[in-house]
Amino acid sequence: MVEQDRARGTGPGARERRPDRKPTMADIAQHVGVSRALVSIVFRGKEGASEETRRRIFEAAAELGYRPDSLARGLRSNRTRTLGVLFDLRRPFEVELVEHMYPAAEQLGYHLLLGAVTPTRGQEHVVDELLRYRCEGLIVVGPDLDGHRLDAIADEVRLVEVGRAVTRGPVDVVRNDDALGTRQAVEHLVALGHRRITHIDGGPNPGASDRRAGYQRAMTDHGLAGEIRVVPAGYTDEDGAAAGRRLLDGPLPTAVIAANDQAAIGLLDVMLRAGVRVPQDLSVVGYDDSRFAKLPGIDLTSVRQDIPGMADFAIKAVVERLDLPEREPKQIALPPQLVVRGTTAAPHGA
Amino acid sequence: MVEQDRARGTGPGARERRPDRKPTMADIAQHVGVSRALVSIVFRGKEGASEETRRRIFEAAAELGYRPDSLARGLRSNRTRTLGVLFDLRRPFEVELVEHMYPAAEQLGYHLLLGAVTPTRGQEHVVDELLRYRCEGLIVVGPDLDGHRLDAIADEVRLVEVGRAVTRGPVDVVRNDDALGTRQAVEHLVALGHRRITHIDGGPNPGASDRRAGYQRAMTDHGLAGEIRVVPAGYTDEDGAAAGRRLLDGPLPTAVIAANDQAAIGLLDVMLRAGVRVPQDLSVVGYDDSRFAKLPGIDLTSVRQDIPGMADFAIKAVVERLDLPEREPKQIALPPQLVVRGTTAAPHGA
DNA sequence: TTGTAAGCGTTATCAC
DNA sequence: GTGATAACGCTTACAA
Repeated sequence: MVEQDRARGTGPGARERRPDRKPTMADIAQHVGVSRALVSIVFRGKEGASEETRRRIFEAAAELGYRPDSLARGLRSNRTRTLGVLFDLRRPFEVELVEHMYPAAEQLGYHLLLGAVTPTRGQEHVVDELLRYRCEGLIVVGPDLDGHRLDAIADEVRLVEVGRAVTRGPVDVVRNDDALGTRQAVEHLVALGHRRITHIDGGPNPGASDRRAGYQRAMTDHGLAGEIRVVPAGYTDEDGAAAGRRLLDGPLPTAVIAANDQAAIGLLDVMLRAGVRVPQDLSVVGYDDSRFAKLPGIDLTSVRQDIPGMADFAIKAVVERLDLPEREPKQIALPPQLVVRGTTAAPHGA
Repeated sequence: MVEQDRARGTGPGARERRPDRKPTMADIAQHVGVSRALVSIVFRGKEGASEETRRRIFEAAAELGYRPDSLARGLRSNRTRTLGVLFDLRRPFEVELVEHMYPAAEQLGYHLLLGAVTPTRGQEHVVDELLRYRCEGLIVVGPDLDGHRLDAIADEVRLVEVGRAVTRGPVDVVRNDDALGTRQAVEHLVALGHRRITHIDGGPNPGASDRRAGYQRAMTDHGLAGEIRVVPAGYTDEDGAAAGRRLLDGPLPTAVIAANDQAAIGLLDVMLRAGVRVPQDLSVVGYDDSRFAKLPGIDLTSVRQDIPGMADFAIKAVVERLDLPEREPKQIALPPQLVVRGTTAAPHGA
């Protein structure tokens, strides 16, 4: 027997007890009395092993507590079947997106390797980490790197951007149709009878300019170009509160559309403290349909992004480009959906 | 030159363009004209290479776009310096905990491998995945597996449990001192002059029984055993709202301590709708100091767990046990801190 | 200071 | 159906 390689002593001292070493395929092979190659075949589910052998190998594996080694496997096969996902742990939206990527990846036979951006780990650092683990594709949620850097990365690995496009290279992009969301909000309010609808702007934040543009175009389309009013703000409570205070200085609109939920909540608070009743005196719409929007006592009408759809698209896009190397990259903007809750109603005079 | 191994053709056809293959140490070695071993030494920062050689190797690495291969490294050295972290992506508390683990791990020279539990991936599945990547230690946040299973895992890898202890094996455990948190809440309220303090119970949820016990003991210690009142509820908005409605059936206490923020918020909503003013008529304390508690318009007094402290302890514990194999496992309960906000004040009669 | 050679646990390519 | 053998990219004695 030439290939006895790492066979351990089976002399009188070696009883039935568990070995102190992690069992390998060689151990199973030895235990069953076949070659390692055959064990490998069985574990990969390839054909080329008899039913009887399969059974005995699985049996031995269970008995020895064997677990395949992803490192060795990836190294040798040059195929990790792993997708890296770069996202920001502090953003609930991105976390939820990641959650939805799992079933999609699993179904296509890929693993997810999470690369969390945190205050101590920038995107560049995380990309490097992911690439060292040989992930075959990279999904970057909320890319923050400059376009050139990302183009260089796209050169090394299949890339998908989620949220916004910062590159012109061969990269798939999936994002929310931000403009459509604010349009839906405008249309909902117009249908309720509102005309004086103000937008609380998101400033330089991701998606904010499209949300503003969607508002402006929808207002124009409904003959309300003269009613367009944009109050500069941002994505935080405090931004929304400040915008609310500005609004209180003049005659109130009958409805506001905030660039996101946080700002809407800050604004809501200022309004309620000032004695403005919502939705009787003022209708308020948020954006993101975050957990805050669903809270009793807030119950905010809000625009929900299609998170499962985006997750699904991102995974499928990268896997497709892995399987069909010459497939052209796609770009897509998924439609959001307005979730109507308690902060919107017909205006007073209607 | 015996060791020219995978040297690629450098003939007339091979211009300066980037190779289509990922560069390896062999490429750098060849480029510089040294052995692979030397390149390895340099990349690991070990001494035994001249300054000049170091410089030239780093230069070549940068030029070729080299990136060390974590798979090969881990496989060969049998040392991945990787810690697996099992946590639930849906629980903001756990996500925040993970975020704080990064700096601690990085400082000790370890990487984190995230194992996210989601509705489609149970704890067992995630543990298996993590172990296949050869992580050397495993941090299980909110263990849900039964004790025997976890004991078996502790047999394969250094284990730390965060949140609760489900095993008796050689395992470190770090958790919040849940009872101390409710005690702090009781003492805060008593200092404000409250006596009729009711606890909104967390039911069978993690930490809930300790929170209840802390409340009961603190009440007793302040001579308020006769005022102890526990309303069964849970950890959701709806649980809190239901408890609030029950409370409204009888004479109101002057203060309530909810088992968590969600329940507190559900209760708050019911109270405000019923015309009960907070904090004038009723003081409310939550638990977790979640993002909800900080929202303007909620501004909830709440008990904050020491998340950075727990993260730090978990990482240090597992690394210590990796470095000092015979170190005894530790168990610790970290003290939380009461964060006083707008929902607590002196009772009416005070 | 530097090079040689032997693996780590797996898969791929041949043979038989 | 099955087995031997050579890699994958790296680390680690040990030799020079």
